[in-house]
Amino acid sequence: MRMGQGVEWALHCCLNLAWTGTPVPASRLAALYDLPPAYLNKQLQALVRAGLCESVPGPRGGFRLARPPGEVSLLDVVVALEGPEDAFRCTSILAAGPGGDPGADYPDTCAISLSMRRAELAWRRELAARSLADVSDDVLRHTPGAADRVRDALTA
Amino acid sequence: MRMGQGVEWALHCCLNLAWTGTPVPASRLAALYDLPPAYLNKQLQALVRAGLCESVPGPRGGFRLARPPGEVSLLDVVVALEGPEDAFRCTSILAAGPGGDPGADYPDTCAISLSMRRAELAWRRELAARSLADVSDDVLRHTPGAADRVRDALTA
DNA sequence: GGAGGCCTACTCGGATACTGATTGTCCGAGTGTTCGAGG
DNA sequence: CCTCGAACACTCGGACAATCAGTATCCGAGTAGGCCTCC
Repeated sequence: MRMGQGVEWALHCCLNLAWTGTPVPASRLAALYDLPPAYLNKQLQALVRAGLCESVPGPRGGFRLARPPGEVSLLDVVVALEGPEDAFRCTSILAAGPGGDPGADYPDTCAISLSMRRAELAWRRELAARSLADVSDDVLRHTPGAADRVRDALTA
Repeated sequence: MRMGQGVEWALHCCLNLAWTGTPVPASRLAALYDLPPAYLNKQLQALVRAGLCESVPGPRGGFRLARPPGEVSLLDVVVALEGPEDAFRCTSILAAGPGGDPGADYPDTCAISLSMRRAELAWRRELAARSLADVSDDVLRHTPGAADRVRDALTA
């Protein structure tokens, strides 16, 4: 069960965009961390499709946050890149077993499926409760100059 | 972020093994749900390597639970098949950024990594708190005859 | 000197290859059972 | 009738393909800014 690499990139990029405010091209964000520019661009496109970012074409263009950092949760970013479906997939194999009912809604009744979903719900709840602003606060408490350094590097 | 199909199979099989007690060959478990026998066998081998199941070769052989159902958590099964590492992988991309320290332990200090790990911890906690015996109780409360039906189908 | 238009450079966006993990299959090693022969 | 032994059938176990999601790259569409020309 591996999460895509793009999630890490997108989270850092979103935090940086929250610090700059102005549009930043994907190529510049990629240069910050030595990432493949075109592939990072692809990930950011997913954020645009999810409504988290806005893209500006042409010179002086790039990506910027579509909402205030306090209104963007970590879950929003994860869902934008990994999709809304659960990691655990109930394929209703019980339907083929003894006493199985082909018409039953096993994802919503099977005890195993419900237990797995409850666990994922706890995971989602934690991610939804943490916004970019919260993370920014944590970072700046530990490294006050981080935002300025990133702003300088991205807007130079 | 997809979890392997084998997790669902293994969870159902473990529950069934808890109900039978005696060794059951993989081919018979596979026949219950119309699963590919050899592939299911492969998944069960992982459970053996993790110490959750014991395998008995030869006729009358098969797999059986190595511990009482109350001592096997859903997390044990998931970890046995998906591995112990987190879904979110911190690759320390901050080390290449402005003010980055190549010697720093970013997985343990980066605010983003910590937030993601906290969420996964909540997920693990839920899974660890739920044993096969708990799930069995839920199933039998809803469908009292399930264990008997499975026992009959597997030991026939 | 100012205004208008063209040209360039830069951006995103989607279509297109490549890689590794997941899924699926096969055959060999080992073991308990069973059947038969011999005492 | 009991004991011993060999052949057999059945099991797991790991080695070997196929398929698919994730990874990475490239080129085209569109736009803002800059520059040159003309008035």
